[in-house]
Order: sequence, then structure tokens, then C-alpha cells
Amino acid sequence: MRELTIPESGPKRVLLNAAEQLFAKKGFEAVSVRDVTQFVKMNVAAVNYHFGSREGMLTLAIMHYTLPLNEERIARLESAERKTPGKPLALEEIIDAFVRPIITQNRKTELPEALFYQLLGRIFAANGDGLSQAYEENFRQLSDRFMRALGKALPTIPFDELASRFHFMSGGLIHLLTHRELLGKRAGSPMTMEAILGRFIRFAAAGLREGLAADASVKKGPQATFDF
Amino acid sequence: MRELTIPESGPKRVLLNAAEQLFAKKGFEAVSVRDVTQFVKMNVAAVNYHFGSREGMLTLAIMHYTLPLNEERIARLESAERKTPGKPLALEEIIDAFVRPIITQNRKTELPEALFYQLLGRIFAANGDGLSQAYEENFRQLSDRFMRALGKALPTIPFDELASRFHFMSGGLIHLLTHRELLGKRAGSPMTMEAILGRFIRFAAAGLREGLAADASVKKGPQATFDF
DNA sequence: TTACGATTGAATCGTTCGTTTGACTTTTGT
DNA sequence: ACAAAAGTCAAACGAACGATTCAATCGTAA
Repeated sequence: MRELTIPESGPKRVLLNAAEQLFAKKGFEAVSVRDVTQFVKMNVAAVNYHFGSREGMLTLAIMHYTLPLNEERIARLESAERKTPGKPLALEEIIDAFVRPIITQNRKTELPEALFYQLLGRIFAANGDGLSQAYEENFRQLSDRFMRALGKALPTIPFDELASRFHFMSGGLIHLLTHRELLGKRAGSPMTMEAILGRFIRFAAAGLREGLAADASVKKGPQATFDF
Repeated sequence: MRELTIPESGPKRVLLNAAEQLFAKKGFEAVSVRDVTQFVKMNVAAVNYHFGSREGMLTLAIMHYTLPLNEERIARLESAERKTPGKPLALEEIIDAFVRPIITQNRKTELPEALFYQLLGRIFAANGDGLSQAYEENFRQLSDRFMRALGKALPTIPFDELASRFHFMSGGLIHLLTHRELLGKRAGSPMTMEAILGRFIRFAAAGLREGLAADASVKKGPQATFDF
């Protein structure tokens, strides 16, 4: 079993940076080990020497940002839950915990902003295609955790209906990441991810909440005290 | 310029059927011309003889279902508009015109149901990646047409906000097509596309009309000042 | 300095890719 | 019947792929 520690400096990091950039730009299948090594003027053999194989490098590239991202997602969710123990969270809080880490993690990145979002989008979109088993298990736990929170926030909506809506929401998130450039097109300059996610949270919350009786929704309370 | 007529029978159709099936299963980049020809026990040269190139075959595979699909989308939208001229359509009607043709077109295909949906999802997901210029132009016109209808149905929502929401909705649709198998998982057997799209229409309609003052079903409390 | 493990480099491995060729067979039109 | 057109076939093309080899080079501890 090959170790799975993500390098923070040195030639492995140089290679990974190049790989992540190219994967984000062209997609995982469209990038060869020669593309990566030539991009940083290293030898072809470097990839196999440092990562064992192309797949090893791919796995690290996928893990590098997604593991911290999903950790922050869980941390934000549980932090919000600790604030009002026992009470269900506001829908917007849950969704915010799911999407905001995308912005905060981007700030810690060596990748250009647009490429970071594209890379995440590609990883999310490929989920279920067997790109990286370890990450897919990580994501399965994550979505289970968020589904539990959603079930508590919307107890009157059947759980499998909620699962469908969470699925639709995830698709929207993936699409805005992979095709972000289409979003600012009419306005000339691209929207900030901050603005996009603000719109997305409201869109997704409305979709998830659909069908709730008006007064039941008002009396629900959480969003009445909603504030961040 | 090579003609772009989609064959209805003969060896070209046999090859295209195989290509469509394999594209749906494995993705466009993961299928070689040898995969296609061996699948139906024809010679490797057949693809280049009949389609000029792999890309020619790919273009036809993309056009084959998407052109009739988008035609039906427009037809349904305009048929609904003709029923009550001048009046804006119900949101659900617009979305229905956008998604229902996916079901009706599936009935006309020679492809297994699940593969048809996967193929469409892959095509939609690749939109903007330059897979087929002709189709991308076709889709641009389609989304312009639907955005016009949405603008009339929701005149109080800023147009570019509406464009964002349409973008999110499209992502949800793509994701449910490409990863439909995840949707029936908890129930054991996969949901019918009919049931999925029913849920999707309600989800998307709620998301699109979010924040509408006239909408009594969802309250607007502190979110009115909610600003990301 | 010497010795040694870590790293790099150029060359090459075997495969697969899309495409082309030219001979062969089948179908079609007259 | 026969020539032209259309289609099929095995074989091969050059290019690119991931991976491997092995000698050269490096940094460092003895």
C-alpha cells in the first residue's frame, strides 16, 4: 500500500501543482504525464518515480483540496449545530456549510481562482465514476451527514424526496463550478464566486423547502432567528 | 463541408448505434473507433469510410437525439404559449416543456432507456467544451428562447438573476441524467424518469420563483435583508 | 574523500490511438 | 453481361501513451 501523504513542498509539489492546473483546464483524461512534466520542465520519469504511476498522482491531486474542503464542511455544520443544540438548523445554514468552504479553501490555494473552482467541479462531476475510491467513500460519508441535517430541518418532507432534492442541488453546484464562465457573460465580467453562491443558496433553499405550508414554514423559527 | 444527415438504416446506423451505446456507457473520450467497430464486428476502417473521421461519427451521435429533443422543447413551449396568447406561462409549464421531451424522445430511441439518459447527460455536461459547435449553437438558441419565456413568467426577478437560476436548474438536470442510478438507491429499485422529473420540476420551479413577493407559500422574513 | 541512497536524464519498451492504403468483393445501373 | 460504384478487408502508418531501464548526477553522512 502506497502512502497517501500530500506533499507541501519539493518536486512532488511542483509536479502536483502542474497536474492540478492542467487537470482543471483540460479534464483528467485529457492530460498525459508528458503534459505535466513538460509543463514544469521535468523528466517524464519523474511522475512514476514520485507517485508510482499516473493514477497515484491523480489520486493525490483529487485528495489535495477535497479532503480539507469536506472537513471544513463538516466542521461548519457541526459548529452551527452546537450553537443551538437540539434545534434543527435553518436550511440556509446547512447549505451555507456545504458550499461556503469552497470559497474559504480557495483562499489557501496556490491555484488561480478560476482553475480551483473548475478542478473541484470536475472532481464532483466524476464522483461515482470510480476515479478515486478513497474520495468517493469520503464523499459518501459527507452527504450522509448533510442528509441527516436536512432531515431534521425539514422533518415533514419524506426522506427520499429530500434525497432527490439534495441530488438536484448537488448538480447545480457542480454545474456552476464547471461552467462558471457562463454566469457573468451577460454582465460582461464574471460574477464573483461569493455572489454566485449567495444566489445559489437562496435557489437551493427554496427548492429544498418546496411544498412546505406557509405558516408552518414561518413558525419553524430557525430562519426567523437566522443571522450571519 | 461534409453533409450532416443522420442515417436511419444501413451500416452507418449500425455503427452509430454502437457508438451511442458506448459513448453513453463510458464517455466520449473513453471510446475508440476500434471499440465501436469491434462491438458490431465490423472493420476498423468502416468508421472513417462512413463518417470521414471519428469526430464526424461523434458529431452525428450528438445530433441524433439532441436535435429532435430541442425541437420538441421549443414546440411544447410555443404550443403552451399559443393556448393563452399574451399571458405569461406558469413556471411549471415552462420547465415541463424543457424536461418532458427527454421522456417522450426516449420512447423513440433504439437505445436502452438508462443509456439514453446517460448519453443526453454527457452531451449536456460537455456543452461549452467545444465537442460540437453545431450543437452548441443549437443549444444557445434554445436557452435564449426559454430565458425569454422565464422572463415573462417572472418579470419582477432581474434577468441576470433569472439566468443564474436557469443555470443552476440546468446543472440539476444534467446531474440527474448522468447519475440517475444514485436516485433510486435507498428505495432499492431506481425511480422512473417520470417520477424523477416530477420531483425535479417542483424543485426547480420553487428555486426559480424564490423571493417572489406574490408567493404566499414561502415566507420572506429576515432573508429580505440577507445579503451575501 | 569516500561511499551510498536519492534523484534525474535520455533512451526505449510494448500498446493503443486515429487514419490511410490498396487489394478484394459486392451492389448497382445500363 | 459488364463496367462503375460502393463497400469491405487485412495490413500498416506515424504519433502518442504509461511505464521501465540504467547510467549519470546529486546531497549528505561517515
